[in-house]
Amino acid sequence: MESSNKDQLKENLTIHDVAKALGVSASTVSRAISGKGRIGEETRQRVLAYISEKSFYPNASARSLAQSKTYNIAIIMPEVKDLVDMPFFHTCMHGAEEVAQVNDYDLLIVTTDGTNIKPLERMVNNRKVDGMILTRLYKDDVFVKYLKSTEIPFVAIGNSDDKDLVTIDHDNYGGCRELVSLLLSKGVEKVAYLGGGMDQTVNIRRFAGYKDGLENAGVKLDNGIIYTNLANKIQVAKAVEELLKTNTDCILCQDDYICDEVVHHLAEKGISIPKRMKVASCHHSKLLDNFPVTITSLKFDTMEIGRKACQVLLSMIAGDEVPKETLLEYEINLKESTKM
Amino acid sequence: MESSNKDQLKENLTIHDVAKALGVSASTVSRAISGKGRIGEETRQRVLAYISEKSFYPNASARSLAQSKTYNIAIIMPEVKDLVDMPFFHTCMHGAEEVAQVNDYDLLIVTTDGTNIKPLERMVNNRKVDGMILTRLYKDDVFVKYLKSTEIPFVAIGNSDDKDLVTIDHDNYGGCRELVSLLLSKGVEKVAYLGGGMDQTVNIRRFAGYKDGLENAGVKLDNGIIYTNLANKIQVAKAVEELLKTNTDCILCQDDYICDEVVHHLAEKGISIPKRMKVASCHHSKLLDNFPVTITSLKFDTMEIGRKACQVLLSMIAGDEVPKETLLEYEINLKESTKM
DNA sequence: TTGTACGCGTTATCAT
DNA sequence: ATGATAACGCGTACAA
Repeated sequence: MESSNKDQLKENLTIHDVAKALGVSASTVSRAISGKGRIGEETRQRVLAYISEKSFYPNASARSLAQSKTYNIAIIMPEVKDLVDMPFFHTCMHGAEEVAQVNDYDLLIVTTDGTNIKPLERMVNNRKVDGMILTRLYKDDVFVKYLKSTEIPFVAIGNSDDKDLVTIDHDNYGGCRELVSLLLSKGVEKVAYLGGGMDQTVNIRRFAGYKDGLENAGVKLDNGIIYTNLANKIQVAKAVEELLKTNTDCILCQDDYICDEVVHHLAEKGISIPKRMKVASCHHSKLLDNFPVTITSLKFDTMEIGRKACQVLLSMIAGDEVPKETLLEYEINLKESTKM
Repeated sequence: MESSNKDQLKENLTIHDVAKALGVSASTVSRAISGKGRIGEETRQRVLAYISEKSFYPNASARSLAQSKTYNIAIIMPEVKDLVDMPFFHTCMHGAEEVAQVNDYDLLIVTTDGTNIKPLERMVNNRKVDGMILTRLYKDDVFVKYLKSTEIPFVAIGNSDDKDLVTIDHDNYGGCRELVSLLLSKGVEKVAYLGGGMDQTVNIRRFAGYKDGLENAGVKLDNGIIYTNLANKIQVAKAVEELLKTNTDCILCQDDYICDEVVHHLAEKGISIPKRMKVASCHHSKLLDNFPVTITSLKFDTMEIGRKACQVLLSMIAGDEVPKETLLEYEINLKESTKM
């Protein structure tokens, strides 16, 4: 009674206000909300009904302080240069967020180039997050190195030789290997490989799949038709040009970006796909949908990788044991571009 | 001395630890860090030196609780369906994050369709953020309606008739108007308009610019060559088909997505750009770079819009007065596709 | 200029 | 099953 007008004026209720109004103690209210500790079913319902009616919501900062838990996770995104990489990272992010939301976690985003760890340090030092997702792995990754020096749980999307890293990835190796095997078994003779920067582990894995796919079929590697570290469209075009002088009858592209250029360049030269040259891509995105000819490719569920990464991270935060490596399914879509 | 080993064991220092080690009080340390309140320059330096050496960082949750401030802002992103919208929102996000980082704020991401306000409610109710950025405005926007009912500061990217909304936008209206004027002054006769959903204010503004651009030049509106609410590629193709039967000599596309389809369709039909038909787009992204013919378009600095949105929001959070409407510059790029 | 003491809103420990 | 009470770590009036 004596404090009723005070309660009216406050715009944000606290558990103490709730407790007073209900004639119980603050701890009882806390227990009713959290579900932890013993509490009578009747009082529990009474509290729940009241806070629902009055729209009471616990203050996240206070909870955070008391529990040493932020209910935030960070996702580290690369600075995306080209249109082709963007969908992957953005969709990953979306998937991670979906899982975070369901678990009452929020997703905090950090964009950095591959070298600057300052933003991470700030987050860790200030304890703004409970864990982190790395969306890209680099060789001698400075983020990994830093995060390992801290106690904070983290997962990385991608593949690594470092066996005590928790990673989530599509099975790029297995996918590429099976794709190459399939192409060869269908009668393709010479499969060339066009790839970008070998500083990214995903590219290393794809190339390894290509190599072992050939090997499995008893085909010898021909370094003359293998191009890696292609950095731009001009280099890709030049590589295609050179391949056309060989007996190559199929080009395996490391990703959509390269595939895009290959298809455009062949079209410009009036070279028929698949008659004169077959084309396949190790990654499928909507980019490939715009071509006159449908492209054989590996298809991965990008959103799923984000979801999985978040799930695994939340398990780690909860203190559960998690597998070091999670490999997600791939799908091989055989299309016109490799028709024999 | 008596507490030295306790200090060693703790992995996270507090201002009390720092205070004790330096023989000062906790409030002095607090003042040294925040810069608020009077403090001797010498002690200030002594504290700063110590915390730098010992790598002390204030606990964000505790600070948040004490100040009723989270140092977080949220950015509300739409569920992006197609490749064409993604760069805009992603780049906006990146711009916002850049400014946030510099101001020691973190960016929290929320993806929703245009209807579900649950994720926003949770954030606001739990006081996890100090403000919000809406990246898209809808007609009868439920987010706007909800946020207005709260006390939380927010800005919206886009344009609205609601004059007490704080908005940031490119000058879509002015840009389109000038583009149309320019085309007409160059000798184009009939400018058709191909647009998508008129439930988005950006589309409404662009169309208004088109209309007034014609009007300014004394050209009468011809509803027969205006298509809005085109929902997919098939509808765009059909519209182009119909336009080819009229005396239209220029197609103004509301965005890249539509422009993409228009260019492809004209190419398929073997119709020359710009000889038989000129084409321009109200928005430029890298998508347009892939065409054999360069496209006349409006160019906006997308990252800048994200930056600006964040700047304005931070000003609001700081309690400063901000302009209700911020319009960002556009650039008209005249290219081959409209050459006379 | 500096220190004291209390508040921020919750959770957790220990009684009862 | 429930209630006091003490943390959690920082900011800040107020006092000195």
